[in-house]
Amino acid sequence: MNDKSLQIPKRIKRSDQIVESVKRWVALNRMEPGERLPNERELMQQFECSKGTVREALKSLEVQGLVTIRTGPNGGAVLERVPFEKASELLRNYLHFDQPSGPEIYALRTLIEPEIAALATPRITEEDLDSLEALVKCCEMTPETLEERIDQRIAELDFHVLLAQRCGNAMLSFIGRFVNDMIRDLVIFKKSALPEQREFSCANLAYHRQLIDALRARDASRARQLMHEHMKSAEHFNRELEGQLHQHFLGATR
Amino acid sequence: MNDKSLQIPKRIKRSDQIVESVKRWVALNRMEPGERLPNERELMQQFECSKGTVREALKSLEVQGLVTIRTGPNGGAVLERVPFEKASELLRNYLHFDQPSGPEIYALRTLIEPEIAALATPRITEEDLDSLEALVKCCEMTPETLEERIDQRIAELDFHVLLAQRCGNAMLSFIGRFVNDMIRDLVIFKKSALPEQREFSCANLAYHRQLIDALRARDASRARQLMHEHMKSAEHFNRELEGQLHQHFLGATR
DNA sequence: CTAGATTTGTTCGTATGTATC
DNA sequence: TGATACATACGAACAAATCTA
Repeated sequence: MNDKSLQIPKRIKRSDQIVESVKRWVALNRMEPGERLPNERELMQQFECSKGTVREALKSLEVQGLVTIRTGPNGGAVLERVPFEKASELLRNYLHFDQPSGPEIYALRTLIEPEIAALATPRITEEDLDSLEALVKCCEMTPETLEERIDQRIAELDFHVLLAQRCGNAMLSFIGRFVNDMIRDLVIFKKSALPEQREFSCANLAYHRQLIDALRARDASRARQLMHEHMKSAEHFNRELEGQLHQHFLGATR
Repeated sequence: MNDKSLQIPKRIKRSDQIVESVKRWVALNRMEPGERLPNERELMQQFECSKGTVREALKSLEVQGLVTIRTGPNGGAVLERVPFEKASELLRNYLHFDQPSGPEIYALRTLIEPEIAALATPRITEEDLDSLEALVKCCEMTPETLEERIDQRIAELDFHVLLAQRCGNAMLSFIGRFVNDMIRDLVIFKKSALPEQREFSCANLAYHRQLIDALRARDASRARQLMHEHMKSAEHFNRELEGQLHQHFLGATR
């Protein structure tokens, strides 16, 4: 009962009321993804408002990623799981004026990746192990071009994303994927002219191979320990890299 | 005159294009919170579209928490930092069909709270310490009513929220606040008829007092260690509590 | 305190494109 | 192929909020 309505003496927008009503209705009826919301006409009658207002409310739900709106017969708003990409984008907006630095990202990563590895150990399937080995294979050859180097870094990150998706803890999984996304952006945008860091790649490759062994042996505590060392190593190399970049772009920081 | 070569394969909605354009424009111009976006009329001219379409785009930005829209002279859309509550709400939507369990929440909390405490140690101010002590004071008296008991649990959580706000790592801070919000909901909704757990409250009180001492002494590693023990203790009591509740509601789970 | 100016907010009517049957 | 149902988009008119003189 303790709603925002207590805080807002001012007029609450009609469409926002509808959004809240629909959300409550979905939660109360335990609606599942794929079920359809009433169409525009029914909603207009239900809430005694115009087409445009209903449309604005549906638009709001769509922006939040809660529904997708299909056109055509039997179209309309259908309930959806919020896709990761949408949630990720919205959290990025939150961080827009407070961009996390490289070291901050790596600090968080060092905290959570070991736990993700441990939780994923009993849940990983044979197919997952095959996928992980395929990703490792991508990183075996020595990269010729800058693009190949970036592709390898992304394959390394995908290794961690797959583990995050399998860890079984929705929040931990989200954070893991989000953090790896942030690092991917660092790799792609900020450091497209990044030095080779051959040592770094080799260390990662070795850790990933050992991690696969630990996963296959279902040895969670070894996976945790390996991942922790891996992250400490990555943190170290990143610090080194940022130091080098700082040398190059003295005064051009932002 | 239906020339297919003129048809653009994109089915991206006009308003979404406008949203993306505005976002790019904001990022490129390094716009700060408080600055105003062009008003509806100018945007209509800029993007050669109708008022309704512009409004839909602005609404989208508002739902994402990126702008607030005021009416009247000098009104319009002004750039905002996304408030925590908005980002939190959107992440909750993401988790709606994958509700984290109590143990999952506490597992994440155990990972991050010690680091938050350590990072906050050098950054906490005298005023913050006063606030923390005030929160501890709330938990000293023995609660008479259920409501008092809940208020004390919330004061305990606010202790952690304040630390999270001061830890200086935006992502860690967000996760800390989010996790404590989730626990607050557990306290308020699921366990309003929760048993007294006197031992739990006393343990928390003791830990919080010791934490304040460590913070005052600027002893980050002790703060980290204390918080870790605190979280392990809380995790244990929560497991005990969930066991009790499970006894009561056998078969009534969902 | 009132009146007017400015800007957003809401609604109606209409037209068009598109997906499904 | 055509009919239908729905979203998308436009424009005009009016309502409401808010600032300023």
